[in-house]
Amino acid sequence: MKALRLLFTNTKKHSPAKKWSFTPLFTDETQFISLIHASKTIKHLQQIHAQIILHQQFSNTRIVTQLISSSSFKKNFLNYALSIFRHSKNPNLFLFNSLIRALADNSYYMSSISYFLVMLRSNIRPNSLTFPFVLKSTSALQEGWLGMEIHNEILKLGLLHDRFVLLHLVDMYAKVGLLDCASQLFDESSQWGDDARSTLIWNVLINGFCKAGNWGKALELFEEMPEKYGSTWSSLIDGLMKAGEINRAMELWHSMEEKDVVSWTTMIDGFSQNEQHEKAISMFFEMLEEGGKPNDHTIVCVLLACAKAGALATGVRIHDYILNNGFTIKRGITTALVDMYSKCGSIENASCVFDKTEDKDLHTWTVMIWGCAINGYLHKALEFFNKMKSTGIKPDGVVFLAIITACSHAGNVEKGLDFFNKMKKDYSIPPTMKHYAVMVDLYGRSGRLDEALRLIKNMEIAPDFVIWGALFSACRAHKNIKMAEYASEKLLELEPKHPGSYVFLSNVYAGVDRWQDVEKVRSKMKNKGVVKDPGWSYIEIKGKVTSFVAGDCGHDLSDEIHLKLNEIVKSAREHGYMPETEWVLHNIEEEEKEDALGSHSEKLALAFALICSGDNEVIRIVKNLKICGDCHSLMKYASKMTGRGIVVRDIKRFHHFKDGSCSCQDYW
DNA sequence: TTAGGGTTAG
Repeated sequence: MKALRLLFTNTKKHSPAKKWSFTPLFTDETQFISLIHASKTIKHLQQIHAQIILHQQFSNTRIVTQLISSSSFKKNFLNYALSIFRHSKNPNLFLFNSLIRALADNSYYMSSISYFLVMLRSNIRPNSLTFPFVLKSTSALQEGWLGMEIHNEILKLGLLHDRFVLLHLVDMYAKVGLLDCASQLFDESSQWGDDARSTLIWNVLINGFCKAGNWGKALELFEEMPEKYGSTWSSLIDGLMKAGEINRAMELWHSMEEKDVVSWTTMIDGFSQNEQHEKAISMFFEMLEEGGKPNDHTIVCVLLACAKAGALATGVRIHDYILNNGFTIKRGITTALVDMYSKCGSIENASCVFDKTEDKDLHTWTVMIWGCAINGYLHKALEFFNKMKSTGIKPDGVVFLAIITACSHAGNVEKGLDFFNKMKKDYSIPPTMKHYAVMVDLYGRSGRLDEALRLIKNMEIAPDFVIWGALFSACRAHKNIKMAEYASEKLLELEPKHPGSYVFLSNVYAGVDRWQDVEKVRSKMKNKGVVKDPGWSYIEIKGKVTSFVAGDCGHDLSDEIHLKLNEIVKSAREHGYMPETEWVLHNIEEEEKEDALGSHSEKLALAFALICSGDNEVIRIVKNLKICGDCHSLMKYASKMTGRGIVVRDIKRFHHFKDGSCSCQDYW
């Protein structure tokens, strides 16, 4: 550092014209190398580079290798490193190795392979230090054939017995999904003795099997493994969780003697990924009780679980925890906090955290704009979008998706269309399936069905299930049976096993009282063994999250809940509420239809909240499907009758009910 | 001989 400062002060004293004429400061090779290691910016490197040239040390490959290697740590150094490499007359093994590593470490996988090929062509013999990085690039590129070619090279050079090379080769095969090759190599190497085989080789193979979904084989290997690393446990738990094998994951977790942060985080995240958010949250607090120290990642995962479950009080508690426990609030955590607050319907807190964040990046802006979009604040979303642009951050496809969604929720077709076109023309961002889905939704909900269909027919990519589903919902809402039938044909064509396809179709028939057709669809569904996704709702009372499924009778307070619900419905009726039975599928008597509606999970959650929560508390419900028209109507009455704020987040957006009306203005 | 390992993931 001292030397670096000296170099700077020296440079500053000179005018640019004289810059190149100052007297040499360093002549020693080790001095140069330590200078390079201490450099922090590209400017430092350039100045050292100048000194190197000045001292005619440019053919010293020790120095130049260090110069190139230093670019491994910073992306914008890479072009500089490349230019240094290109100017060296006779690059040797070390230069190639350092460049290939720098490229691989910075995700320039293709280039690192290209330079490996240049190396071969220049008759420079790669060594065992070349291959780990070449293999790393190969697996990242997911090119198995290339991996095999490289395997061949390794054999030719007799480098297979190097423990690093072998490890990376097995890792590469596992990562590109060639698990047979990986296993074969692994088995073969067992005869070479412990020196040739790193103990980590078990890990990479187990990870490979986990990722391929073959957790049976992974468990088998794990049993055989002589020395089990904490990380192996975590990888396996993660693999099991991803495969939905929650009980097995739990079993493994309990048999772990020392639970580290990674394994706790894996469990929290695993529960959350399996939609068991309340379990994820309780796992986090269990971790604290047992003296575990969460890291940033743990916090992000548990905040995500809070966001998904709409657990605002718990989210606030975790926010307090990080403020009081010496966490430096970095961008990852801020983004998770903004996301949590906005997904819990508290846009004020979200913008409060957001405003305090100094180093906002594209992600931070995106979650904020999404928050405004789902909460129905188009004006705010537009404001944030413009502010973001003014700070010089270039919007990407995701931000555009958020802003178009905001337009869609506000029913502002023209603005949404304007953003959609701008994205394509001004930013050259090609629309993805999601953009089209929002656009179809935007047109469809405002009743411009023909335009929606035209958009679908002119799409540059083949429309998928979601696109037709969006059109379908619009047709249903606007009672265009003909187009709905057309859309549902497409849906069934695309995913004959998807319950949604059938539900869609029976919905449209139910909407126009064609009960025979409804019955036909339902029996077809039964015959094909298609099971409808149950609707569920989450509610957080006094920091504890409870979930309800439709028709739920399993709760301790079940009787009271149903009584309370009857009471609400009864008095709502007195205020003019009419159950909107067109939302029920079955061809049953009116009274029974009301029963079917009555057991929707969001209604049960509402009744539960009215029994258990404090009189002035806002009731916050999270629902996994779109809220039905009847529940929406009852919520409005309930908010007026009880004087309570009710917030329902459904799969699409927020509904803030107050005094008998909803923030979505009945447009959703 | 200047240099090499797998690992939770928004």
